[in-house]
Parts: sequence; structure tokens; C-alpha cells
Amino acid sequence: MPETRTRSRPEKCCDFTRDIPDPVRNELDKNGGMDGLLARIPDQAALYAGSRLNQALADPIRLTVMYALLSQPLCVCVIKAVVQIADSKLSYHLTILKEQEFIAGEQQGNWIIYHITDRGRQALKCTEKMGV
Amino acid sequence: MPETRTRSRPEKCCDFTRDIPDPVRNELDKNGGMDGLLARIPDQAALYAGSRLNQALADPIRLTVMYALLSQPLCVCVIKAVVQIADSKLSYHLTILKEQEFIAGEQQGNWIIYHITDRGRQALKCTEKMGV
DNA sequence: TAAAAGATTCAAATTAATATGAAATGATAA
DNA sequence: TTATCATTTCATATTAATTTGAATCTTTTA
Repeated sequence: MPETRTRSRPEKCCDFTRDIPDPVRNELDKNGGMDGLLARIPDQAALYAGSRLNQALADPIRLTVMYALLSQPLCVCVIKAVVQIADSKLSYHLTILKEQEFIAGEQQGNWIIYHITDRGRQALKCTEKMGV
Repeated sequence: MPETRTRSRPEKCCDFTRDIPDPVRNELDKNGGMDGLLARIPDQAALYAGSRLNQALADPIRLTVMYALLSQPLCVCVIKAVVQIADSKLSYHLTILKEQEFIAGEQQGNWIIYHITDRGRQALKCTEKMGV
């Protein structure tokens, strides 16, 4: 018969005023405890924005577009020839890059000509620094 | 009655030997045409790897973990106290960060103590440079 | 002003990422 | 060697991102 034991301990995994390895607790104390630790973490809004930013760079098609634009400004029709996907699909990816201001486009007559932004160049440099 | 006209033109959006804006074509010519442009884009494997890398950074929980570890090495149980999510969920996110070698963990007795790697520090610096 | 070309938008379908809870693993202590 | 604690793994459910094709919008040209 299964025992139905009531436990007095709180439901959390570890009560970190006691149950954490000594070296970790020691350093945590020096760092101002949990409060100090939490204070050094950016707020939710910043973290969310940061993850959005990285999300925009998390697709091979979008990276391809950015590398193409690193060479020179291009109309959508040439970008399409580079990535070889349907119009609407390309448009979707361009929108995501635009939203994060990695690229920008201007209408020139019948065409829209996209170029990479400084922020976009920066992003590629970063991605490369970690190995692409 | 709808006309069923056979078109001699190729099915593609634009035949970029003609139908692209002059400034774009001029620069493209200087850059070695389509071939030159394509040659300067990293290969598929690199782009895929690059997008994986950014994908790992594309989540607020994972960024939170990395920022926490930027202060000091921590056991899972303290990280859990920081992010306040279920064990298995945390483990899932830790695995993704480990796979990209942004963090690494070592067993110390009963605990696993994670620390941020140089690559991880680099990644946070990059994300910040673009604004977090 | 109608047609055509270049590009975007929209709704629906598909696929990939994340979350959840139960079960398993590995280390230590009783 | 059994029990316990910290953590991970697994199967499934949920949610978010991407793809698709049709319709729309803009600009230019006839």
C-alpha cells in the first residue's frame, strides 16, 4: 500500500540557505546573495528583446540574405535568385530582418532595393566571431 | 473566356540579365555578377551552424541562465531558484546551451555546477552590442 | 485607365520548438 | 543495499515559427 506521507519541508527543490555546495554558496555570499545575483541580470523586457534579436538571426535563409546584401544593395528579384524560394516566403523573411533593422529597403521605381544596415553588419561580425 | 497564352519567357520572376535596376546591375557586374555574389556567401553548412548558434540565444530563459552564470558558477538548484521553472524544463534549456558550448557543467558530489564559457561570454557581449 | 511587373499581405496548412509530468539515472548517506 | 537528493530523459501535449498559394498593393508602361 503506497504511503501518503505529509512533508513539512517546502515544495521547492533546494532551500539554498542550506542545501547548496559550499563553493557556490561562498561565492554567492560575496556577490550579495540571491539579491545581488538577480540584480545583475537584465530585466525581462531586455531579455525578451535580446532573444527576439537572436531569433531573427536564427535561420539560414535570413543569414543568406544578409550575406548577399553585405556585398551590395539588391532588389528583391535578385535576392530571390540567390535564395531560390517563393516570393511570399522571401517577403516573410525580409520582414523579420527589417523588423530588427538588420536590413532596410527603399522603393526605386518598380523595385524595392534592400541594403544591410550597420546593425546588420555588426550582427554578422558577431555570428562569425563565434564561428560561421 | 480566359485566354490561355503560352509565354516564351522563362517562368522565373526576373531575368536578371535584363530586368533589374541599373545601379544594382552595374554594381553586380563589378562584383563578378551572380557568381561573384554567390561565392562570397558562406556555404549551407556554415549558415545552418550559424543559425543554430543564434537559435540557442533566442530565448529569454536561456539568456537569463547565461547572465546568472556570468556572475559565478552555479548548481542547477540555484539556477532553478533564479529562473523559477520546472526541473525538466530547465534541464531542456541547459542542454541547448551546453550543445552550443555557451555553458559547461561538472558533477561535484551530488550537484552539477555549471559555468559560462568564453564562447558564452562572447555571445552575451555580442547580444549587448546590438542592444539588450 | 487598363495591363503588367515587382513585391507584400493574408489565412490556412505544416513543421519545429517548447512545456509538462512521469520515470529513470547517478551520487551520496543511512 | 536501500533511501534520498539533484538532475536528466522520455513521451506527449502545447505553442510558436515557417511555408504555401491566392489575393492585394504599387509603380510603371501602353
